[in-house]
Amino acid sequence: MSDIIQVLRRHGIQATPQRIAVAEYVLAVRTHPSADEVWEQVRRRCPTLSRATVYNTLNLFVDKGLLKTQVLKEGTVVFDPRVDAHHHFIDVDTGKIYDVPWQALKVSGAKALRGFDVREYQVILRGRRVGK
Amino acid sequence: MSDIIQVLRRHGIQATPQRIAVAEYVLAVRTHPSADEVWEQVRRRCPTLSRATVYNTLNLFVDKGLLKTQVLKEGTVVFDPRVDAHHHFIDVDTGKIYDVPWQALKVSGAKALRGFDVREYQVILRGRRVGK
DNA sequence: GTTCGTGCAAACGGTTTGCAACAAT
DNA sequence: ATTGTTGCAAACCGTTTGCACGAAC
Repeated sequence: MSDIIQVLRRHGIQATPQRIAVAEYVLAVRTHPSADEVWEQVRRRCPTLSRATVYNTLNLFVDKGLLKTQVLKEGTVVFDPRVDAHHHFIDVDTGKIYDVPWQALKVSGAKALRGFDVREYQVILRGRRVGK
Repeated sequence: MSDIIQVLRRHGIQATPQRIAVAEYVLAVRTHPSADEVWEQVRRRCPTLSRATVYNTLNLFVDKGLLKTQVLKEGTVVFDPRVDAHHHFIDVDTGKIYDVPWQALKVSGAKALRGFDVREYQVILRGRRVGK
């Protein structure tokens, strides 16, 4: 609980009840929620929470490096608590997004691209979840 | 000119002046325009063209396999006349999107991912254009 | 008492939709 | 006559913003 406060402070974010509630949710979740999904969920614990505060808070967290935004869905941005490099798999039926560990894939050729100074990259895979 | 009409027909699309104008633009362009950008450009030749028709037309083209949508920018979908597999490089300064040929990169490991039936994938690279 | 955070509502930008006029077949 | 296409305006949805209230230093 006060772990969260430490994390916020460490990122230069003043802790408030709303920010703590948002952080508790968004830092632990393994889905890749949109801002509205975060609002829907956190509101259940913190019913006074406004949409604007959620958007402001999430943007603040991104600015401070606590979260990253990912452009993986049409029409909305999703937030990802994993700020280190990794890939994403998108289920074409459900739209669900899954993390794929960085070491699971190897990309070669990026350094050899002429005219492009590649700073970062990720693989986006689409298909169907199978098995469990 | 009437090449375009043939292409449309071959994809099961009834040719109209508006659709021809949109197709002429969007099939030849090497940027990755949003619907509004298509409207801006095509309108100069065809000033009666409405926004709604552009959106309807582009969506029709996607349904019929003439174009693909790509989710590469926040807040908007872009249209890509190259419907075969390739990668994308995004300039972090300008936001410009560049095609990266499929053979320029090699991704290994996708088949070995357990629990994921990968149907397609692409690499999204970010960085800076250098040289020209 | 000034700074900062919150909540509301309005504004905004990209996209879709309902509908009436209008071709085309 | 029917079917399909266009254009306009309104609706929609995710997001941002202006502003007044309130809490914290």
